[in-house]
Amino acid sequence: MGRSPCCDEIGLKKGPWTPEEDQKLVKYIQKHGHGSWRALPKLAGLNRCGKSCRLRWTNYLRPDIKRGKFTAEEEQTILNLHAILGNKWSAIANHLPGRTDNEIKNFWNTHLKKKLIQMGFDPMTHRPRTDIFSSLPHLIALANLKELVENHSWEEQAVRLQTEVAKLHYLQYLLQPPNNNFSMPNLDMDTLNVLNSLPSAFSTKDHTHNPNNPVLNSSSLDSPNPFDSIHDHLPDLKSIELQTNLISKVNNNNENISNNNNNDDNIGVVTNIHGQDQVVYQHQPCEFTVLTQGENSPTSPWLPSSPSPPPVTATAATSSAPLDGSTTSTTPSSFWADHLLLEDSLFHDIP
DNA sequence: AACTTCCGCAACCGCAAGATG
DNA sequence: ACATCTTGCGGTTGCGGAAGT
Repeated sequence: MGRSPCCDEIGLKKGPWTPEEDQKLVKYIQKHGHGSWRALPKLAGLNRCGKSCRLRWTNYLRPDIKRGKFTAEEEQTILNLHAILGNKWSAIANHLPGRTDNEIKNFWNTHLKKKLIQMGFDPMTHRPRTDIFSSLPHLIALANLKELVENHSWEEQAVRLQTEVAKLHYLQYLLQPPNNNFSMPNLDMDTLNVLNSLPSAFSTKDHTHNPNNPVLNSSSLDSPNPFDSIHDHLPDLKSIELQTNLISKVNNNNENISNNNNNDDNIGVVTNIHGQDQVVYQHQPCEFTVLTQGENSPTSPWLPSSPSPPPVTATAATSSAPLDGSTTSTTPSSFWADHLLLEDSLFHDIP
């Protein structure tokens, strides 16, 4: 299992190949086959090591190599296979005729990986990223930071960035896998206050027209979403805008909600988690209600989900929190569930 | 137009495992 | 069984062109 000494030889050329060298290599292999790579350079009249010749041939000169941009189908294949195989580039290359492992690896590192990160997915696990800071690129994209930096003071920028962080906390909550026992991330008072007081990406009022309050919608994510087939259990973020429309209708048809929500900033999200529709409302500071439909019928009432999510806990982290370090918690209210009844027509109105 | 920064890609490096004597 | 050679693979580097300032 020793290492090949060929690359250690002194005086052998390195770096980019010239057309003349390529020609020599191709001519030799076409006539004799490559045989022993170690012996090849001398026989072919090349001042290269065998390894360099092998790489040049397998990654570039081989006649069956397909060059040019990756097609959408190839991209999809790479994503699907990578989700299963990981960084097994040669194994992935076996499924893409004419593509080399090196080419696929480069394509992954320069395009697909970044794309996944931008979409808020962990490029290794292909799942939504769970650590808040690793999701910042996505947040920044959402927040249209360029506009923010150009047109707002640093204080405003800080507040808005914090808002997006709060939103992400909330998104994390929605995106949790099934075995996670509905745990809500601990939010400090600042985060909660921001979440409670500022317009949300899911706000029913400003999701369409306010350019300063960007919305997570289908255009935020690249379409088509390549993970639909792999992560069917995740909420369908692509239709979040459509879902927001539904929330808006729910609000309009349930006076209790709008009347009790003075600032019109209640967060309402319809998600489909594990095949079950859920409506999540933030209707009071530090209070969320997760409603699920009692039966699989559009007309059945929406009730607090069972088991209910734990109370949202606010840690005493700022001056607005109790000074004794205690935590405050509230339980999801069933009040809204009692008054929230989705009508069949609501569903039919959705485009 | 000149300079800097960013990005994509070809090529290199080094490890691991199979093949061979 | 062991040492050496060969090949395959994945990670990383650095060059050159494109884009931005």
